[in-house]
Amino acid sequence: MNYDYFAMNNSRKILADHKVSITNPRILVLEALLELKGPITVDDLLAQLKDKVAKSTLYRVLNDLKDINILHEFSTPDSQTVVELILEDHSHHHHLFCSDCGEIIDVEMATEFENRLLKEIKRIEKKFNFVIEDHRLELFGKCTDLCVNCK
Amino acid sequence: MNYDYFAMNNSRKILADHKVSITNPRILVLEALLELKGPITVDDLLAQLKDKVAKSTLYRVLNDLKDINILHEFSTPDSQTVVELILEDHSHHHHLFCSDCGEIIDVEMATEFENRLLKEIKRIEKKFNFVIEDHRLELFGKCTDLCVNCK
DNA sequence: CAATAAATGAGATTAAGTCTCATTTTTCTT
DNA sequence: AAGAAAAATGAGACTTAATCTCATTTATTG
Repeated sequence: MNYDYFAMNNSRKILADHKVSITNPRILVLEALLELKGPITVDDLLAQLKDKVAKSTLYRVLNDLKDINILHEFSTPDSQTVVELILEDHSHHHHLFCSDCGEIIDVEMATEFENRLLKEIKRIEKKFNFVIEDHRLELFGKCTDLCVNCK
Repeated sequence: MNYDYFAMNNSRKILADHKVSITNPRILVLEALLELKGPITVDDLLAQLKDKVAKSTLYRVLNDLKDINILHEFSTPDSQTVVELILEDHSHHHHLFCSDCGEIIDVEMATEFENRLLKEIKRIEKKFNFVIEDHRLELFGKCTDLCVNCK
């Protein structure tokens, strides 16, 4: 259970490793997400898999993937649901949203910054008597005319 | 336009200052949010204002408040919509979510941390050719048995 | 390969949020 | 302060993302 899934592109293996049954819809959804290598709105995914996977099945498969902890779900500033695979070789990252083109970009912050954040989180944990298990940082803005990410 | 709105609790003044007409539903919604001094789910707000403001009106008023930039909207990890007033005397903060009790707590990060974050954001802006206008940090965890925030 | 268990598809259902439109309230003008 | 014009409201119809139902199909297991 420590392969470069994105590279080997083996959705069957992923399913087997997580001990869930290997079905066609699951393979199709995984393959789509693996090829993307990044976030996609559920709507776009739905459109892409139209005629291949039923709507109800797509939502079910996405929930299955969440259950085995290989799928992250979050929302765009305008409340569109977005999903993204999180596999072993996929490192901790955050998201950058373009309010012009709607693009969602994976962003890795400097290690030093993440360390500083963890330190700050420890302070918050003490202050509020919390155990903080996860954090999420979202950046909102616009890509400029020259932006390579924009189509 | 620089009053301690939370203290003076004057919803009429807020509306006037933002040049929108002063109506009963708007006053009721503002008063509820002012008294809260923090985030609330739209569902809870709806329940609280039941029999006072129509559902359609509540959503419209919330949109109005967003339009004049005194209301923030975001989602809980389980996709509930949350709103929170942001007035002049309300400083930059982030949110801490308890997955046990559902509480949402306003959290101010250390100034030094925010500065480090801004520096990191500048780096990201250059790297992705973006203009980043806003950021949001969310912390997820559980309050412990002793947590004062939990009922 | 048969028996059992699990997953799927199609469409019904739910619920958050928006829209419509007749009525009411607010604002504007004088 | 009153009447005209503009804006907002309430009630419920409507939309849409997501879930649920259940008969059928597909996987798994021995």
